[in-house]
Amino acid sequence: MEDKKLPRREREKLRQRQEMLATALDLFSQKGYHNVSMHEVAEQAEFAIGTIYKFFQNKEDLYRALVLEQCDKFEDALIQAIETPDDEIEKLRNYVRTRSERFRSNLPFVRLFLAESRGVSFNIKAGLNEELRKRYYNFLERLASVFDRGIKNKRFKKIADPYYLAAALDSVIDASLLLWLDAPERHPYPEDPDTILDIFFRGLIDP
Amino acid sequence: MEDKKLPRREREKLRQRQEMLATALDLFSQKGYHNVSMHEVAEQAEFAIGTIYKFFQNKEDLYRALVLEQCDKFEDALIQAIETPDDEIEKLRNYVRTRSERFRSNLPFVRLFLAESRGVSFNIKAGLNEELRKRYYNFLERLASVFDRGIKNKRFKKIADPYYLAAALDSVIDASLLLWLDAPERHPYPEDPDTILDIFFRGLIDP
Amino acid sequence: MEDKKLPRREREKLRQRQEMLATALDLFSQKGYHNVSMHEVAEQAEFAIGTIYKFFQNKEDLYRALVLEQCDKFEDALIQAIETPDDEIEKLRNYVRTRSERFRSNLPFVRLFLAESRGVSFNIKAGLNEELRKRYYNFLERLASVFDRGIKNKRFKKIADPYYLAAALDSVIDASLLLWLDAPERHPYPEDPDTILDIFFRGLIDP
Amino acid sequence: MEDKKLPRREREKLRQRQEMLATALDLFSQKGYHNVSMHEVAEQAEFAIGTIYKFFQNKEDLYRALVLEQCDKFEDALIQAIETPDDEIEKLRNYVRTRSERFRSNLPFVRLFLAESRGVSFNIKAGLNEELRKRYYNFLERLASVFDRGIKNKRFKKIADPYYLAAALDSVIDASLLLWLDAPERHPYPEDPDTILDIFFRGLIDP
DNA sequence: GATGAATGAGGTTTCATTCAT
DNA sequence: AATGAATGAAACCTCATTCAT
Repeated sequence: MEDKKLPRREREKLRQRQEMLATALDLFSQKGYHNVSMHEVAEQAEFAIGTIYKFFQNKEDLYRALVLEQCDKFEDALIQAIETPDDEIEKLRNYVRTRSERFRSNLPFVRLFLAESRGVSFNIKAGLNEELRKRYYNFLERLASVFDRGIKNKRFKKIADPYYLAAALDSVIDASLLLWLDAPERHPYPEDPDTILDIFFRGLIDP
Repeated sequence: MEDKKLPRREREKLRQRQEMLATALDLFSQKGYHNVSMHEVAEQAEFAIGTIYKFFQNKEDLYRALVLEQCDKFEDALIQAIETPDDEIEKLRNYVRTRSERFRSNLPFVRLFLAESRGVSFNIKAGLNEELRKRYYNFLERLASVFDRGIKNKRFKKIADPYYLAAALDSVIDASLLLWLDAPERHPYPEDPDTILDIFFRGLIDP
Repeated sequence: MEDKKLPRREREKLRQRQEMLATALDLFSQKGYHNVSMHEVAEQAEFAIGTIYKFFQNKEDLYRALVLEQCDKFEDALIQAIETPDDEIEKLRNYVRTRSERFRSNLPFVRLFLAESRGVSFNIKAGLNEELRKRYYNFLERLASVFDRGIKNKRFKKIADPYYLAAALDSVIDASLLLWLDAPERHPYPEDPDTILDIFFRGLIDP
Repeated sequence: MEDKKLPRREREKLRQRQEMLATALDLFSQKGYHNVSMHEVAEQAEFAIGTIYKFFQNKEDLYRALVLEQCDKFEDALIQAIETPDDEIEKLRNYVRTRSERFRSNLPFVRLFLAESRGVSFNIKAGLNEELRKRYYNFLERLASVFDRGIKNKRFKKIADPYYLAAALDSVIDASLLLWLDAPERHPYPEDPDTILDIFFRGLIDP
């Protein structure tokens, strides 16, 4: 929509950039950053190698742009999910649903992100790792505040530090998604996403 | 103990191998697999580069051996923890304690493992990723059986599929450890490791 | 003056060409031919890269045009200096003065020229080197003829081959200028340019 | 001679290094630094490209080593020439002879050196230019002191600043050598090197 | 006629691996 | 058995040049 307003040239450039990023995401998430050469990205994206370097200063810059852009989208969606006008229980339901959806529809990125944020960063110079963790922790604070308000509302029992609860919720969602990811038949994704919350609510909510 | 029975030559070789693996773990976990050269490993381990290739076919093989060996130790400790003659609740307490301890005393390996098992494998050819996941899922089955027996014993309520509960427990332990790992002052590790179980037990155990 | 007679279009083109050459001289003499990219020239000259290629076939051609043009101006001035109606002594005085002036007011070009004419030519294909040396030797003949006539006039003693004297005079002028160029305070340029000639005249002219 | 005392390995390494430097000198002086690729050097020297990088950190380092090594030899010879126990006139004769000899037997290096020391340095980062000029000026001081002592001895008349005389002598020697270099038949090198001094001595020495 | 996006050959450098000693 | 010098494939990146607009 906004794109329509841009001059044709600009729109074209944006489209090319997206194509490069998409190809890079595809390759990086399949084979790992270090097992993908810039020539490979160029070829698969059907650009000349030099053209890629017009858009991104170097390989790291391409990677960085790719990760940050995906993070933005992911984060935006999650924030929107917990900033509904609903009550805290509904917010968490929303959150679980959104996180699951995003996870499942962006698997390539999820793999990339997990490697970067959890494991040994292979991208030391850029400090990308640091930045991602910082962003994640900032987000956790927001999620924690949902628990916090829920506790103050008496909707939840204070069974643990809200920040810790937020981290635990995330980890449980992701664990269940990873199970499904690795063996969809064996660990079918719960039809009703709310079941993930049960384990929490059992403890959180008074019967 | 067994080493003593080996001829001196063999013992010496084993010691050398351990030294190489320890150095490799050190370097790989600090800088990432691709940012460490075989020369670096050789130099830090104080062997000639050729000597390393006598012990390991190639870089990937070194990495593989290193990861598998650490996994063995990790796994052994965890299995031992849940194969005590205690009741199910105590077994889980033991498990949380052991996993936390191991995690904290083997940080280098943990980072490496998370990258490999969760994220984009950077070691595609070797299929290490596959193997690790398989091993992990096998282990999860054992942990799940503890929940299963607890449920059958009526010690736990069946709030979810035991396998799923096992995965969730692991993820919650690790999440809490990662919080602590990134910011020890801000997220001090719970003095009483059992508090991690609370969230589970609140739901699991009848009041 | 002649420019005025050209159609506006032509005049404009000439002006653009001059601007490109001036920018190129500036950059090449500062950073060296190979450390300046055509894009850099284009940007600094405020033309599109394609426009430069309308005026010069390729980078080498640009360089060539630049050097030859500067040489023309330099050479013209020097020839004029020795083609005055004065006697031979005055001609040489004139020559020293002119060469020094030109040298000092065209430092960028001088550096470029010295590199090209004396040292390893970095511009082999174009044969620019050859051409410059040829031109220089032709010029030396003219200068030599001044010495020659002076000797025949008995104004100078024949202390050496005139051609050789010409080369020696040039080299002494340039050496003194290079000293000044590298450390103006330490080797101030002789207030009276004639002092450079003294060493020659002491030998050349009968007391 | 000294080499014989080195362990065989060391001698071999030194020989290889010399071979690389000789090849590089050959190529650089023929085609210019920027027109020679490291692969070219490797191939011509009959080493693998990696082997060259074992000896020299990078292309610039190779170039730098090459220039500095040649300079050392050149400088040593020149210093020896003027540190004979002879009188000042003989010292200068010696100097002219030595400089000419060295020049003629090291043409490749001379071209390289002139480009670097006189022209636009193409090696900006390394500051090689600066270093070479500094060395040259230091040497000029030594040569100047010969003139200085000669003047104090009354062997020479003080027709100019000794430092300036030193620079002038060098430039005249080199100019005559460059003439010969470009057209040996046309400008045969003076059979008696002393003739180069004549122009100086005529002015310097009382008849 | 001017533009500058796109191209891709070719440069420098690294590093896993081999093999003669 | 241990060594480490030598190898060369392959990575990243630049930049002269073209050509569709």
